[in-house]
Amino acid sequence: MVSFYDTRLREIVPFVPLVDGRVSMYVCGPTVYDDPHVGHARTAFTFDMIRRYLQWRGFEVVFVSNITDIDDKIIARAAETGTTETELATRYEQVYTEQMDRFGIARPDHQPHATAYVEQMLDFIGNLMDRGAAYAIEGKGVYFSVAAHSRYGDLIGRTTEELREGAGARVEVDVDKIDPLDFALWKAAKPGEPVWDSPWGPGRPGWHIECVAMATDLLGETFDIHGGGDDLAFPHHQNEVAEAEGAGLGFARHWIHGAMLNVNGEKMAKSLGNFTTLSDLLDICDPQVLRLLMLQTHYRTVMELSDDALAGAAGALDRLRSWNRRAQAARLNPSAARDRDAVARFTAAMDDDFGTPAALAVVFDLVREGNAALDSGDTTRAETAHSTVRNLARALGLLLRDSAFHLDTKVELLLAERDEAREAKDFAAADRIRDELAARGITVEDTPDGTIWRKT
RNA sequence: GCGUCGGUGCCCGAGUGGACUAAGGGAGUGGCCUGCAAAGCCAUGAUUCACGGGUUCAAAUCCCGUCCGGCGCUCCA
Repeated sequence: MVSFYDTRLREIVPFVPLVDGRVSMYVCGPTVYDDPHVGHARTAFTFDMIRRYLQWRGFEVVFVSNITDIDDKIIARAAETGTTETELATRYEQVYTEQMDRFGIARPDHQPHATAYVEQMLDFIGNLMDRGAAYAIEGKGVYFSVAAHSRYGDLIGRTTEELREGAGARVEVDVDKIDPLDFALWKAAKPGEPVWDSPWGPGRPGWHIECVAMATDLLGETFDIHGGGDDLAFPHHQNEVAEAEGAGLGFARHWIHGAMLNVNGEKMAKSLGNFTTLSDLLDICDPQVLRLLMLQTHYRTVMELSDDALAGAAGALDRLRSWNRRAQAARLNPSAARDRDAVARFTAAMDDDFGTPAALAVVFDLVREGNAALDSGDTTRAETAHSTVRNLARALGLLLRDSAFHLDTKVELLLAERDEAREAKDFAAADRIRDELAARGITVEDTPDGTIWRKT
């Protein structure tokens, strides 16, 4: 049975979906005001991995991830760059989609935009007002009253009192609020900002309300999994819970949070100058290398991104691809019966809080077994290993085939000439041609099943 | 400051009371295979899991303390 760590319950729990065989997931998407960086990619990866595994496990998954296209950062950036909020958001949403496609993140089934949900958000706020869970402050907006939510703080394991003590540690508290923990549902308009009409005056939605409106609209009042980056647990997700439950909705049954990403021992941040956009990284690194590196780290562990770590993952990917090339050269049946024991170990690893490092270990064990089987001429065992590796790699979103590459006619000619030279035992000529191929970025491998090549 | 998660070999990184004689990957070294390579296979590496105490028949795994690091501590930023 699939089980995973539920942030709110603070333990690994067995997962039973609300509807048998179906999983509904909502994952907080990007605020589109800048290029996505590798940290964004890690969170996207984490939930892509979970989604793919649940699908491989036989669940039908409905995956919703939003685009926040109105927000303070967007307003500020638009003002800085002399463009409109809409233009800015549209442009960066496109960049986000392009880069996530490039990284191999499957697109969501639904990708709602905050600006398309303002009406639902206003209805929602009205509902909270009616229930006494929200109040308006003239000229400022509408606030959620944390006093209406007794469990406020449970998502991060703190009591409301503890949170009150800590309030203002980093940020000044607005003295007009009834409780320092109260937060904005609707922000009154300021000059020059995008504005929507509301019963409480012109303004724009607060940060958290959009996710509640969109998630419950697309997935129902109660759904299975709500996910996001670790840094969103508080206040964002806590406030979503407060709003949703304040309105009497069941909301998310489970919460999953993915850990952050470090660069050379420090957190990735612009202020530290170690900020890498996903685009820049993928320019110099195969997307599958990055995916493999992320799979080698448990999703709840802070991950190290360094040149050494990337080089290590690149080596590991080469190993998988070499095995695949070899299996293809040997014409192994890719649909042969699978290794049931290995599949069982893989499933056990993944069922235990998505243990991708242990699951990958099963895959690498199979690769070693398959290579050894081919060495000893045991085709049956090699086929079992190959077929199983293919299937498990798919569950993890790993592609085993070499990246697309076209041989030019000159290279094809050289390969043919080298074959002839070797046939004639003219090894001096064969080696000369091999050097020339190497200079052209082609590495040759002579196998019992013929010569295969790869891009260096 | 408060909360929370973590500190494992040269590097990345699993493992959270007994099969750990610490998974897996990368790098290194030796051997086999190969015309030579490449790929592959085999062998090899932490007497030890930040440090100091403690609990236990048994701890990397539990408890206490210290040091170091990540993340969070409303709207704004």
